[in-house]
Amino acid sequence: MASLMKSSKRVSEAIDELLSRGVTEIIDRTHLRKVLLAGKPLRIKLGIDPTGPRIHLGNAVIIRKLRDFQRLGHKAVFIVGDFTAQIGDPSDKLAKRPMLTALEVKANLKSYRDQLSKIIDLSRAEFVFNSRWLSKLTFKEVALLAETFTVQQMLARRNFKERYEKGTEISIREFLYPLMQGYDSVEVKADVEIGGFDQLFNVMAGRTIQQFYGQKPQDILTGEMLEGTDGRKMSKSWGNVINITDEPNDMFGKVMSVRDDLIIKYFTLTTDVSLEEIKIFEKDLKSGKLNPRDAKARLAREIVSLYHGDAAAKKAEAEFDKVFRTKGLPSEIKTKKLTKPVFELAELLVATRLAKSKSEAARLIGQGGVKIDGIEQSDFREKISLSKEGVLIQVGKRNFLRVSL
RNA sequence: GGGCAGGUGGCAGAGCGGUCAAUUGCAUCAGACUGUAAAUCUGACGCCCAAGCGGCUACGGGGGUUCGAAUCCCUCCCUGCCCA
Repeated sequence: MASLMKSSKRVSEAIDELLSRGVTEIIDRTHLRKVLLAGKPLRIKLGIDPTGPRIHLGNAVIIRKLRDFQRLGHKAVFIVGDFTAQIGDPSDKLAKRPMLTALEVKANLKSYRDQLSKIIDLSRAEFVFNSRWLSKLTFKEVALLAETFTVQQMLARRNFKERYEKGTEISIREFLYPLMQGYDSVEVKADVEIGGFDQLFNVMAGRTIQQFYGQKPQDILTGEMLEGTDGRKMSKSWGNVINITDEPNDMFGKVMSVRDDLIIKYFTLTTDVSLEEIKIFEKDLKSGKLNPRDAKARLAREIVSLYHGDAAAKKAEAEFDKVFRTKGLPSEIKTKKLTKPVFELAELLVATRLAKSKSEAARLIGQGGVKIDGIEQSDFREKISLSKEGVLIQVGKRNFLRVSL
């Protein structure tokens, strides 16, 4: 009896954390809380638009939420938006999205399941492709569906509004996206839909459309958006993304390059470190008791071990310290074989793709960024002779390459 | 269909006949510093070479005017706004 009390208390705490940690919006909060506490398994929908093949830490935030629901005994219903991806989600872009071909979607999808399985238990999840039903809708049904929203309502959506006011184009096609996503909720009979905060409009549309089809509206939960390493929106085109498939060393380094003021947010959204401990970090960072560098090293360890295991995380940290703290050589250096025995330095950098052009190579050398066997080079016309043992080229702080014959 | 405003380097955005390979900001890269691939500061940031007050290619495409065009003209394509 006592243990039952204790475990139900744990469940209630877990629910509290589920509904608060990294959460921006819950509708309908009281309802969702009630049904969660009741414990009846719910169908939790998460739509993923497979426009890109890699899952990054920002995407992972909400996938981890799905995992939390799953741990409480609810059904994860994964919607792969193979159909919607062909239309393009307007949520996160201020520009028109290109239409993806079916072929591209298929290619993007290939590694998706593997990546997801790093976070959630796919054997207990439903995994459905929305082309199954969306491709069958008739024009008439689409027209009826379109009746559930007015142009004004669509334009109320922030990124449409911005574009509208700015005078950049908005395609009618983009208005269709929330309708389709909402229709997905009808098809899978979602009790809850979760998504990033940028999905608020889309998941809300699910409520409207479910009611249109006589279903109870799903509850919705949106998660905080995670900024990229430089503090801007995490985006592939910004190059500030940490992918969950990144190699341990790379992942560790990228986390170390996260801006200091994002440390706490990263702990909260991307790790399983307890909220109590995070609170202590926050306090100690503020008071100066905890060095941000050390906090970040811990953060990096947590994240790397989440996706690659503890051993890899420890190794990555040791490697990072070796290369960047003590300015040593990395333990693994890529090697490349060339056939020509003598190169001008600039040519060598181009041949090894350490520089894009000879002009760039000359610049790098002029700025003191190139070392051969540890010795800084100053003349880009210096003749470099290759041998079987090879020479070690270093460009900048973190590009190492051994070149031999 | 008509009128108007635009299309410039990865992006934003100046320039509006020569001194423009093109101001500036962001991004990027290198260096210094450090607490790290953080922050800050400094510098670089089309390509080629025999490296120079050097050559070549670039300001939506094509054609023209001019000694000379990102800048003027014609034409085509594209985008936005307004009117129908």
